[in-house]
Amino acid sequence: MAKPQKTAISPTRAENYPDWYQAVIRGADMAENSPVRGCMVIKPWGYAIWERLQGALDRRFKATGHENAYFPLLIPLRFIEKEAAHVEGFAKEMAVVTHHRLTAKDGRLVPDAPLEEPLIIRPTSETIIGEAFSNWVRSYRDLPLLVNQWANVMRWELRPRLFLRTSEFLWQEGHTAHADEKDAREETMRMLEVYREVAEDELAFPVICGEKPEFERFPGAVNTYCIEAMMQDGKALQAGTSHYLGQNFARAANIKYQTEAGDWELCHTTSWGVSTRLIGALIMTHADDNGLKLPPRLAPTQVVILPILREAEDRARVMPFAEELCKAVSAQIFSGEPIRAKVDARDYPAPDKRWEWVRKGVPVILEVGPRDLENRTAAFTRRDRLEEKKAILPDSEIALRIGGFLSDIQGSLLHAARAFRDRRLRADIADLAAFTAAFSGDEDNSFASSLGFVRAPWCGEDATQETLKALKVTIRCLPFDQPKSLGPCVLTGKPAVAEAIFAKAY
RNA sequence: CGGAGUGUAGCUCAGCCUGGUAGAGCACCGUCUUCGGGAGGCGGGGGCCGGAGGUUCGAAUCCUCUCACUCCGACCA
Repeated sequence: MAKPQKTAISPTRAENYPDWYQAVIRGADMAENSPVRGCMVIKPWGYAIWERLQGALDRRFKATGHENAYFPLLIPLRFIEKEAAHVEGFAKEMAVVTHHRLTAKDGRLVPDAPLEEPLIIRPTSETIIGEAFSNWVRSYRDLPLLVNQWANVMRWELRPRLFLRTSEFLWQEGHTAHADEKDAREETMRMLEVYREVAEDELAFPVICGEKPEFERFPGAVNTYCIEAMMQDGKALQAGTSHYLGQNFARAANIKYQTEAGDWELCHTTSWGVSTRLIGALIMTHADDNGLKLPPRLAPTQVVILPILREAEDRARVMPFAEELCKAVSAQIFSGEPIRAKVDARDYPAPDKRWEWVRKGVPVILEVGPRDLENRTAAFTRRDRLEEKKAILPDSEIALRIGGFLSDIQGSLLHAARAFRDRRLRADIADLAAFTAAFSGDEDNSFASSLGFVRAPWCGEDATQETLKALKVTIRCLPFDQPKSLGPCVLTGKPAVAEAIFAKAY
């Protein structure tokens, strides 16, 4: 006889955080590993979440004047060679296509017909989009050029983890060209703000906006800005980046425009992206020992109605009521859209189905059984308050209040994530000894520790990288909101140039 | 590419030391009792024991080679 588990996910976060993360993905049926190492199969539930995220982002891209386009997966090798820093940054993780035919040899298929010039599978598309832009831009009247693409990219990762770091991943990459620096810089910040908004309003987790120090920049960028989130084990996760590329890529790809005066000028370009990694962030922010917890705005299904069928004849009586309740809930509006509700009529035991939806993170579960028919009631459960006793509510009240409940869950998740982040953000570390102590906790079990972000002044010197490396700590960003006066550098005691967010990171 | 380890049922693994012809739990299928906090009984299907070679009357087990994967390190959305 199987012992009933206390939690739906095993191991728990406290027992083994990395294994817990994998178990949540398996338990929610979101994704699995593929035969190709580093690549993942995104299953319908995981992909539905990605589609919701895509929608939230795409709406905002369109609202800020961008258009979608699609550029090729394969890029000529020489393109990537054009920008020196870019080459250096990506060369080590490139998938290269060298042949265009297979031929049978000794009973096996072997590559045949080498390409004259090898092709790389895009790790990002700056170079090939730059090439296109150089043809598209002629006059100052063509600018700004605002393009986004939804695509897959490939970076040959040696240590993959589902959603967080896979060799192939899905993302969007925005690419824009502008007449002058000011316009391009405004674009860079505008899109970072879009990311902040999506993180907080849709994904329901707070982020710190700031700039990356020079050695953490995107290869080839003049400035890299980011949103940084804190996971439940106190580690940082870069959730989105926006780059001001200056004229570096314009120079490499020859993106020039003619000014009103008739002179030729190089464009200023930007690029910005977020990926399926956000789903990893979503998991590690909100999920608990019973599985995923979805913010209602992002949930593919917001309300599941579970018929409880004890006797054979219950079906005929309960199902119509369940359908009616579903219809009433679906007629309600939350966040500008009809509420996404469904009846789970599958022929599995109700408790099994209930726990499946718990693991999948559906915000609200309504159970309707024979006992509910007379008074037209349902048992109401909130995923974020699983420990509470189920409330028995009349169907009219559910319809009336369901939007409010979802809104409340959305708010609660953000509030809880913000409270956690703030609790683990230390601003009281003043010297190297305290700094070292703050980051010397148990590496394997940081969920249960107090590991988190340290916010402290930094001198900006390259040499501090060595100190940080030894502690496996990185500078996540220099936050935009800087104090008027700075104390000495927490690492060296020298005069500081800015306050930085220090953290261990994914 | 360094260091460690693992390949046996869909999944997690036992069996290997001390060779004797394949096991458990979960999952799956059938059936009866179940179904509102995650059920139980009975029956059933499923494995060239990663691959090749060797030792042996006999190999999942011992030996050699090989392939693959996992974890840890250097690099990263």
